[in-house]
Amino acid sequence: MDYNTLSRAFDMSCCSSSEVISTDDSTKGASILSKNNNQSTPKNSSSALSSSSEEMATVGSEDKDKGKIIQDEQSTGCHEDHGREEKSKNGDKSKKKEKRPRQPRFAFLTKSEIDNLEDGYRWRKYGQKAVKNSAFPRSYYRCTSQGCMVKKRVERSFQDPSIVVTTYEGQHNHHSPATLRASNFAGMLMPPNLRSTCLMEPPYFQQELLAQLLQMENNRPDDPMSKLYQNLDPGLQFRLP
DNA sequence: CGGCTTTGACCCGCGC
DNA sequence: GCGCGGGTCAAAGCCG
Repeated sequence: MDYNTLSRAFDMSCCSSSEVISTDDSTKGASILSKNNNQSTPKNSSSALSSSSEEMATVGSEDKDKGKIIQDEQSTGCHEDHGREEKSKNGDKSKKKEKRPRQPRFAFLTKSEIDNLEDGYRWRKYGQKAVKNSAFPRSYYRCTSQGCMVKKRVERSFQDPSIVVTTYEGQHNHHSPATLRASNFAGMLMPPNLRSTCLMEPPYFQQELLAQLLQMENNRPDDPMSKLYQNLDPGLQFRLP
C-alpha cells in the first residue's frame, strides 16, 4: 500500500478519536494498542464529509466511532502469492522456496454499508472466500496498475456486520488517480477548517496516518502510537513526507 | 472487445 | 501424513 497516503488518513481520522489496533493475522484477533485522544471532535463532523466517499465518512466520523486503523503484525510467514509466483502451476517443486519477506499490512476498520470502499485506487477482485467463524465472505483485490502488487482484503466483521475490515498489503509504486483531484479539491476549494475532513479522501488518508505516527515517534516516544510506528517496515520511514 | 466479477478448483502452510 | 483453512488461479460470464 502507499503508506504515504496511509499516514494522512491516520492524522485525520484516528488521531481525532478512533482506535489504533494491532492485529495478529494468524488469529484474526485485534487488540487495541492505543485509544487516541478524548472524543472531542464535533459529533456531526461526518456531515461535513464528502458524500462521495463512504470511507471518509466512516473513518472520520466521531459519531460512529468506528474508524480504526490496524497494523497487522508481521507474524507468520507470508504465504500468499509468493508460492505460486515461484513455481509453475504444473508443480515445479524442485526449486527451493525462498520466503519472501512479508509485506507490511494495514487494516482499516470502517463502519460502512458497502464492502468495497473507494480509496482512490483501482482494484480488481481476484477471489472470494468464506471465512471460518464468520458469516461474511472475504474478498481479495489486487491493484490494477501495471507492476503494482498491492493487494487488499475486504471482509465484514462478524461481530459487528456494519464494520468493514479492509486490509492493505504492499506499497503502491504509482500515484493514485484520485490523488491530484483530491489534492486540488481539498487545497483549493475547501476552507482550512474543513480540510481535515475532506482530506480523508483516501490518498491523504494514508499519508496522514504515517505522518502522525512519525510525529508521535519524534515527540512522544512513550506513546503507544510510537510503538506502532516502530513496527512499520523501516523502508517506509524515509518515504514519509 | 476489454475489463471486471464470480466461483470452483487448486496449492500451500500449519496444527494435530 | 492428513485435514483444515487461507490465499490464488483461471475459466466463464457479465457489462459498458
